[in-house]
Amino acid sequence: MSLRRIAHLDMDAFFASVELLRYPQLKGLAVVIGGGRRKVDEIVRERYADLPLHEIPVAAFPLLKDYVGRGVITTATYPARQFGVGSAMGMMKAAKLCPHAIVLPVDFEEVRKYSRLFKSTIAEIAPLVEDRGVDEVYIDFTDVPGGQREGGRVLARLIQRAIFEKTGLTCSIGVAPNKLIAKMASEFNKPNGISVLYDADVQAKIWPLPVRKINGIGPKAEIKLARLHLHTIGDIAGQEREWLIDNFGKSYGAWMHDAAWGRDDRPVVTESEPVSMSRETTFDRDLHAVRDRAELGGIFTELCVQVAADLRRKGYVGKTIGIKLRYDDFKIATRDQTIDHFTADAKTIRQTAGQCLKRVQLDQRLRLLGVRVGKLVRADSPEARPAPAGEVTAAAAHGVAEPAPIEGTLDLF
DNA sequence: TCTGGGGTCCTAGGACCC
DNA sequence: TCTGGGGTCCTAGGACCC
Repeated sequence: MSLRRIAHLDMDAFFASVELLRYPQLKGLAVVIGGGRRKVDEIVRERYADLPLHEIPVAAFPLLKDYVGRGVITTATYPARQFGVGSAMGMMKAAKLCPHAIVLPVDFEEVRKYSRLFKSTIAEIAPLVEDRGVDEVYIDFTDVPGGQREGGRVLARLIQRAIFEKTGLTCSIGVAPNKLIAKMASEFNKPNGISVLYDADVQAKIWPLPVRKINGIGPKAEIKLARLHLHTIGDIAGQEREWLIDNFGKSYGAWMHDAAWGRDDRPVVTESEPVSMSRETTFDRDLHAVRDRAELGGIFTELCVQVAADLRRKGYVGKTIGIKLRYDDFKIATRDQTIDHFTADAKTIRQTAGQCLKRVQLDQRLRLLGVRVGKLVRADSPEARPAPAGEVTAAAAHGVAEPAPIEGTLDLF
């Protein structure tokens, strides 16, 4: 009988490591990836057009202290992390902590290229791979030949080596009885490490960890747990299930109890269909609906065109169209409307999203605007056929009044 | 000079159907 | 006249993840 063995594989400082392949002269230095859309390094590359990329002098690269604009860090190299700089940190805050770090923009094309490459390398060795974003996957080792040897360590080592040979990139792997523990285990030996855990290790290796290490406990839950004097995973495990349910709700409370005890039977899912696609953008400066009407209108249309192009390229149509606003105080408003047929048409999206815009307050400065299309189906599926003429709208079919514009809004578009 | 962009899932109320 | 329960869809917001 085979033991369930699930691996979580996490590429080490992925976005930064991909850049270091191009600029190996930056190895060992504090480098952060992130920030604005300006291709900072293109300027550098132009200036040294006569040199191969790996010979561009280190001193030529832009520094974090000279960075202007909005944005967050996507990835920091390990030397940069020593200064306290990390993912999702604002660029300005990072510049204070580590002013002399080199800053490079994200090159999504390059990142996606290496993402495909490392994932296909894994799939050749172990076919059951679940995508968890560009730089992470779960792998079911259970029935892979050799997947049980040393609890999965042998196979993990094989995969690590194959990825390094194909890409020059390192990763960290945790192998455990389930996804939940594997995810935590992959952090134990970073970078380029392997960690193998069994059910019996939960008490010694998992319980001492802070609650936040559980994938699914975020900042809000952490605060609430702290107020209840629960700080470690073991603290949660020590509570009665019913008590957790009373405090966190039937579903979340029960899940939390299971998670703290290392129980998780979610399968590794190799295929999934997208639920929604969206495009959003944070402006260089906060915009006002009246004063910046033209600029806002242009951005809005562009977002609709981009979402429509994404849908077509990937072969999907959707019927719920929505907008997202972030105000200058970071408050978020969303509105959406379900139409009577599936679409990937930019004009339809733009028109429906425009209706949504009429239903939000626009007297406050905006920081971000987004457009989303949900309720997706494949463009070639039977449901995707256009609705016959004269078909009632979904809203009308359900007797819901078409949402009316509210007082005090501007008919912007 | 805080705080990007692309997602998923859950909750909760109202409307409506059977 | 009074009174149901289960189920689905729509919408808005929020937590969380990479």
